[in-house]
Amino acid sequence: MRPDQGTRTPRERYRAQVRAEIKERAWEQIAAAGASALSLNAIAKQMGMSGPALYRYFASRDELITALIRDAYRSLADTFGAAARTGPDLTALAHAMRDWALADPQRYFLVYGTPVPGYHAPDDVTTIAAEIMTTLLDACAELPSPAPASPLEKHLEAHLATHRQWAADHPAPPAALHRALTFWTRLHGTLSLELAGHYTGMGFDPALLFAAELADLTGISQPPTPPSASSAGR
Amino acid sequence: MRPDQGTRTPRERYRAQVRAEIKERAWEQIAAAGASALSLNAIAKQMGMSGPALYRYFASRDELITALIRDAYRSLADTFGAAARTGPDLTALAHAMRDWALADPQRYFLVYGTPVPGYHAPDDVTTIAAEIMTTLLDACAELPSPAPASPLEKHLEAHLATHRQWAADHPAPPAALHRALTFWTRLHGTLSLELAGHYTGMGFDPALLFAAELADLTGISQPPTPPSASSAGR
DNA sequence: TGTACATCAGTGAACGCGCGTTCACTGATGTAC
DNA sequence: TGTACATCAGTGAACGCGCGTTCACTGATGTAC
Repeated sequence: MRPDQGTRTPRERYRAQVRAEIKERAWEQIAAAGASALSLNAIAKQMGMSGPALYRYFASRDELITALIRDAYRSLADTFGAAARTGPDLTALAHAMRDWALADPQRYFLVYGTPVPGYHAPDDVTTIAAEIMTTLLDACAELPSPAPASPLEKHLEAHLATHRQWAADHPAPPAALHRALTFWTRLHGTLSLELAGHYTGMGFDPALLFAAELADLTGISQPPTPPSASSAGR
Repeated sequence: MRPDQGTRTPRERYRAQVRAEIKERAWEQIAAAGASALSLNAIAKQMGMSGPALYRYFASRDELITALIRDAYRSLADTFGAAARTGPDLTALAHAMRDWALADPQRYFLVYGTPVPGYHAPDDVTTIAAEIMTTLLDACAELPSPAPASPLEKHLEAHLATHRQWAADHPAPPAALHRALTFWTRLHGTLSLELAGHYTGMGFDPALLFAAELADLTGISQPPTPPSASSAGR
């Protein structure tokens, strides 16, 4: 995956391996009790080493958590990127995102969950977040841009045409920006409520709700078009 | 608000008052450092009393947090209910929800944020959550039910017709159930990303995105209908 | 109105705990000649 | 291939801390006669 991984010295390989195991145990702890319960000593004990040993690998608890957040973003960006490479298809992106989230809900929440007041992600994490949006924008730019359907939609798209720092160097038209935002917020909405367990006991199948939201987004058989089963990809 | 509040004995009134102040300080702490950082001793110190004194009012830290969660749900349900009483109008409900969330983001996240693995809300909280959905369903049932626009939507609504434990004793038709779910997930999607700060630096106005999502939901100037500015309430 | 008693809010000392983190060290692994 | 030295992973003791929670108590507030 990373270049010159094979040319590492044995010590470097060992270090990388232990670092990786620390992170693995950390993820297990987060899955079991949430990120705020993460404890360096507990990780060390679980790995059969003493607490202070971990300080060879992470300068502090905060640095470990930051590394985990970065890895989570990186993982999502890679997953998204890989899905996009099969074709710039919103359906593929959406399912990649859902699968990624369901595979490890707490990892998803480390990215999109409750923010810790006062915590600010480092710059490189912001860069990865931008990369994710770019992948999404690429896919949206491939689609035809329908004219705004309502005055409010028109207003929003006019606004987006001039307020687009997040897409400063992307040629996507306002309608594509709008679609990207909507894709992001709607899927996050269904997905995060599902992951947080708010559907339990309600009785319906979350996958169907997700699929319906997705269909609405991709515009497959939109109201004006008769249900002609036009396969727009995937 | 509650019955026979005035007929309380002085001691009872005092107790209620101190309990309320404990909660207030707790909310301040949560706003400052997140719910996981909440500390009974810190609250006591802030109130100028010793730590153990709080045990006269809450049996444990967990009981305090549970009370806060219950209050958050209750507050949202009341806000929602009050908005609905001005007329069963989705627009009013949506703005009530948004205002409520912006007033105290951490309170919102205590309801809809990252779940703590292993924590289960008590039954009465689940009851309040159901009350919220009922208010929403009432509003959705007032609206005309358009025929499903796509095969997938048709499929989902057929599914909801038989998988509706959450609306077991509500006469709303499947299309209304669908609209209620969509209202819930979409507004949560835009809102929670906004509250978590994921829009910062992007440049656009979150209120406009929210308004556009809401307009799409209420069906004001839906694609087939020409933009006739039909004011459907509020 | 006055006294005797019960209730109960709040205190201060103490408990055990696990946390993050530092420090001086041992001993194994790798490097240079 | 063998020796001398440097690097560095990991240990164990120790630090101070703040946490939740218990307990026996003091003293004020309310109640009954």
